[in-house]
Amino acid sequence: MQEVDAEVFKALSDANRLKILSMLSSGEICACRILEALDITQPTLSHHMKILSGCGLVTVRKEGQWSYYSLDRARLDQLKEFLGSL
Amino acid sequence: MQEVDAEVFKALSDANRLKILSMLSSGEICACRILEALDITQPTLSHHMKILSGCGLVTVRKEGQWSYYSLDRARLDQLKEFLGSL
DNA sequence: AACGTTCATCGACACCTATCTATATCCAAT
DNA sequence: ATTGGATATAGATAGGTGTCGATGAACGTT
Repeated sequence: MQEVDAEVFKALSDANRLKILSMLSSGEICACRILEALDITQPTLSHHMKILSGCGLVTVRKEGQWSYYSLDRARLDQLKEFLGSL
Repeated sequence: MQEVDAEVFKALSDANRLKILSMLSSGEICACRILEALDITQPTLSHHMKILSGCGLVTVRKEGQWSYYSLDRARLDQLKEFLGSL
């Protein structure tokens, strides 16, 4: 229960990942666009996206050689609900 | 900006600290009560409380030899606002 | 088939974290 | 003053995390 929420909060506990989520809040974005904006290397971005999608905060859509990421609003609502319960 | 939020989310990214916050949601509690409920040692609890108060999520009220902790709702609202902006 | 681009994985490294035991500090009561 | 209980601090340790460079895999174009 709290372990699950803790995992999602851990995903949110990095400034770069928060920036990524902030970008995704405007809608679906290609990974390459995120990479341009973030001053990290491509493997590091890949690592962050794995964490974000691993806890269900974002979803991936593969199209050819590109990966398009988008927010999972339902997962976000779960978090808001948890905070609201405090 | 995102660095500040990241720090608070990091504070939330531990199951024991989430349990503590959950207990505090019912109102002010003495540290010794939290200790009874958590299956960790007293120094570890002290460590967690330092993190939670360090990022402004909880406040302390010292009374004699006891420490009473309570939630800072304003800080929580800040977080909800951030999640809402996504 | 060969090349270039996008993304993922591997291995390494410095740093951080949760936890413990041991000890110190502070306060109240004897 | 001394004892006892509550909390904080110090030091140690095992495991986790963000980052990188190097490399691999998949895809489209020439």
